[in-house]
Amino acid sequence: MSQPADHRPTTQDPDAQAVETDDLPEQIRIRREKRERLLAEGREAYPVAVPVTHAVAQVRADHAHLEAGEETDVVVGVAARVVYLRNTGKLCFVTVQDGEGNRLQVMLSQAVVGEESLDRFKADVDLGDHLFAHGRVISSRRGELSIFADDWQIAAKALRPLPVLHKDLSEEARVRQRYVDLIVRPAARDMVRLRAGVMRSLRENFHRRGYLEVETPMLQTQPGGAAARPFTTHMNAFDLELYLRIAPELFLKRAVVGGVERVFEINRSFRNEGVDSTHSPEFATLEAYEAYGDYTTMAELTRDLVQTAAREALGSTTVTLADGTEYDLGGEWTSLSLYHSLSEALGEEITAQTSVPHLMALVERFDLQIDAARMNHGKLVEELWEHHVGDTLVAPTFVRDFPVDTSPLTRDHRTVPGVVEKWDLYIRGMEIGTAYSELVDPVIQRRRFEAQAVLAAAGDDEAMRIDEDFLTAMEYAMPPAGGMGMGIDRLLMAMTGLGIRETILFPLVKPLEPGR
RNA sequence: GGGCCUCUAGCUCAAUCGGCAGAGCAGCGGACUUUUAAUCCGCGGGUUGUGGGUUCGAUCCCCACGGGGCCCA
Repeated sequence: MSQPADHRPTTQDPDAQAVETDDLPEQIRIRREKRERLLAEGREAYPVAVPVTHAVAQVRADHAHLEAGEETDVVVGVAARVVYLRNTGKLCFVTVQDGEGNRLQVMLSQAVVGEESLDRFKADVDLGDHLFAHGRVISSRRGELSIFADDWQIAAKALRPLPVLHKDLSEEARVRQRYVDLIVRPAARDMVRLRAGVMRSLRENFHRRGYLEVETPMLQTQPGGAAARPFTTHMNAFDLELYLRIAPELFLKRAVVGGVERVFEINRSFRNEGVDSTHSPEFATLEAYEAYGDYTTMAELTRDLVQTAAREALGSTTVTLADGTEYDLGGEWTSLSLYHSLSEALGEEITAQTSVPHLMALVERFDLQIDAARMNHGKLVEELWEHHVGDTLVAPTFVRDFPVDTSPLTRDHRTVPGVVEKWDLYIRGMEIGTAYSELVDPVIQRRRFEAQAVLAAAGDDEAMRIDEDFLTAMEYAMPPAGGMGMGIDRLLMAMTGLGIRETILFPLVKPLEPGR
């Protein structure tokens, strides 16, 4: 890939000899030769501009009423990608498609463009090329809306053949070559637009509520705000080890301390952990903090954000999955207590006071595994809960009131001892989001961090670390606040039933070894 | 981390018991002025993921490695 920029529109392409053609597949070799021929004949394979007058969708919208065989005197210039070619001799039919998947037919008749032009068309234009066509808008005898071309030009020559349009790409090819996936698979195009629609809806909703959007550091000297393993990197200028953030929480709270009382951020975080159909190493999250709110305030906010996004981006709060199953994101959402629902599922009372040995026995009875370094009351309870209750929650459900020792940034429950004011939102058995009545007492916060440090010393590599600057900020007094975090990719999964890699335009994929 | 499945032409997939590696679309050449994945005739296109092993002979059996998927924890 070392060809210099090509700005020689005529005669021989001097790079022609430099291009290695021996090992190339036949179809790529032939297309490269077509490009060379175009240039040699004084035409352009990649013109800087073509005189487009109308979008495909606009032509369709303006002429939806045409009857079969009806012709107009409306002359348009349109450019789009060739997806089908049909050649009946002295008349060619071309189906072109724009980026949204809108299609339009172009007809090229020898009687109009002449024999030489039509021969050139047949020789030069391939599936996948971008084609510019100029001519009148008509309807074919079979009623297909068409441009009856009086002139045409290649707008960009494709050097690689398009995959078959009637079969989906393999799952691997989809993520490795999303650009191709987007050309051939409507569901891939839909996801890009759905994701953009959800992002826009969320931002507009926050703006209506008087929230400010901020961007907090992704490169951090100390990762915090979640229990997760970070990516590490190195900064040359300061010769400093840095971490990619695992959550924006501790910086957003600093912003609240400084008076940004309604604040949100939608951006990426990174976790150096396993990859599967619900976990990606980089993922988009939404976090929001509201001074003088609490976890109930955030529940109302979250429900409205999700339901409004579904209405605006999906068109409905009812989700229909590929297998036909349906569920509703609309209406009120159920709410249940973590300890009560676990007690019900196990048939015995579990509370924040249930002993670790007793919980251990239960975990072992159900053959669940927990790292020895991470065994405490909260982790055992959460493990049991996820196994017995979490997987079963299809409709949106707030799971309230978590153990204190797994929630070091959350305020104690105002009435229940040993429990904090935190909920997790579950949809389709998957954790979508979480919210707290935020812990704002800097003295308690320091003790919580110190308890985490003990876990870290015992080998828990997900334990939080003491963040002195954050504690200093808290000592200037953070107002009581509700805070919420939501996984955007997870939300899209819940809205479509697809895996996380389908919701991310360009998910990380392992590189292929050379030779494949 | 463990188990199972998978990798074959540009794309999507076949190949019986270990015996000359095929199809559709795409490509190339030809015919055709209303097609809709056009049709018809003809022709090319492969280091079967990589590296070993067994065998007279390996897409097929065995081992290792790599990519992808599913399940379990």
